Amino acid sequence: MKINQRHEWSLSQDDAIAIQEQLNKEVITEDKLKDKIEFVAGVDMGFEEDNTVSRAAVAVLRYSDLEVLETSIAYRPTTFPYIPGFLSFREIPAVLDALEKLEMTPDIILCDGQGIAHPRRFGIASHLGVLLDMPTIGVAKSLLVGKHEPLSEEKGNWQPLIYQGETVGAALRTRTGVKPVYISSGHRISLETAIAIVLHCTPKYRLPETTRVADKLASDR
DNA sequence: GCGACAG
DNA sequence: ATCTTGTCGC
Repeated sequence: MKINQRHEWSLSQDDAIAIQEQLNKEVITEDKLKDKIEFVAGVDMGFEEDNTVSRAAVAVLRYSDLEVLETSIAYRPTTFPYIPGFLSFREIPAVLDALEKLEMTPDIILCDGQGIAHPRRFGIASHLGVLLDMPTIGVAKSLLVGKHEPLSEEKGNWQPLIYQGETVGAALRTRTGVKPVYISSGHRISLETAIAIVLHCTPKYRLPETTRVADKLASDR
C-alpha cells in the first residue's frame, strides 16, 4: 500500500512531544470506517542485533474467517530508544516499511500498544492511524495509564479504563480466566466498535489472530 | 521529590 | 522487546 510521510523520525524527545500534541488534534474517536470490513491487519515488532535492528511484521487476514491473505516483513536500523509514552517513534518507521511492501490495503489495523490511552492521548495506534488516515485499534498487553474496576472472569466482559476522569479505553477479557487486554481507540473508531472487532479477531487465545500471525512469521526464521 | 512506566 | 527449562492445567 502507499504511504505518505508527514514528519521525520530522528527527533529529540521535546520534538516528539510537540508532534504528539499537534497530531492528537486530528484523532477521531467516532466510527469512520467501511460499513463492511473485509481485511484486518496486525503488526508485530521485534529487535535484533542488540536492539540496533528493528523488525516489523504485518499480517493481513480476511475479516470473515480470519484466513491469512498476505504478510510482509521489514528491517530497519533502530533510531529511537524505548521510552514509555514514546513507543511510536521507535516502532512506526519499520511498521511503515512493512505496510508499504503490502500489495493489499487493509481496512483496519490492530496495533500492539495503546491508542488514546496515553498521557497525551496519542499512543502508537493513534499515531499510525493519523499518519495513514485509516482506522486503527490499540490492543495492549499491559497498562500505560489509567485504572479500572475489577472485571469478571468470563470472556467478553470489560470495564472502562479511566484516566484523568475520562474513559480512554477498556480492560477487556478476551479469554475466560486469563489476564485482560487493554483496548483503546486508535483513530476513526469508537471504543464500542473497537471492542467488538477485537473480540471477533480473538476466537481462541488472549491476543487477536492478527498479531499472533504476525508474531509467528517473524519468529519462524 | 517520589513512583509509574505500552514494547 | 529479549534472555530461557521445566512445569502446571485445561
